[in-house]
Amino acid sequence: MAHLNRRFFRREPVALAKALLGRTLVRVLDDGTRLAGRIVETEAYLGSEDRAAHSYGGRRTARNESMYLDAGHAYVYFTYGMHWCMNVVAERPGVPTACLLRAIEPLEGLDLMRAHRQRHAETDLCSGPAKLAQALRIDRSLDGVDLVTDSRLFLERGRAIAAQRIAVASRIGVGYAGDWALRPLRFYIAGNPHVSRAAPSGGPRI
DNA sequence: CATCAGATCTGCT
DNA sequence: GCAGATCTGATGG
Repeated sequence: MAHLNRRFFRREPVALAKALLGRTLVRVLDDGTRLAGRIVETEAYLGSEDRAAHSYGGRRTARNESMYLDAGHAYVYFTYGMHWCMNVVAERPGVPTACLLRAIEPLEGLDLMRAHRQRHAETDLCSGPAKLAQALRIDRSLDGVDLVTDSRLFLERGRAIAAQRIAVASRIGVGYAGDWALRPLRFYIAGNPHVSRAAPSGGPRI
């Protein structure tokens, strides 16, 4: 199966966040082992104006440098002193917008994911941004890689999710961002058991 | 089920 | 110093 190409990634972050759902995230380890999962949850980060984004106000630091790369590059950052999280850069060079991959549904290499995570339940392997990074062994060594051409980390076509099956909610863990915390910028496949968190309590249950 | 402390790196004050 | 795009195990109802 071929890598998704540059054209796929080169769109504004909300469109990309939705387009990423249903696609296959692939991680190939040094020994050739292939780990893969279907993207089921994403968040869009809108760049300089987005108070929740690492690039808010045009900030450019050693950590977020990858956000300024061309669409289709990986922005992998370290947070809370423990965890790695992976984003897919959107739009074009110099425009620091990206989509956080929040959850995937494990497809290939589950036993190794279980070993990496020290967890057994399938729904606890990749149901969170730091969980999926740990399961797929994604860390600083993959920050800034080009997902269009890299052989260790890339995306495959999978199958797009129809608009009516995409649930929309506010982003997780950005309460500090004022009005931006309430914006509908989290997207997930409705009813999917591998999503990191269900819809806000009171929401419809599938 | 809800809340909470602790793990302890990065960037800003 | 402190808060953060998180997760885990412990504690209480």
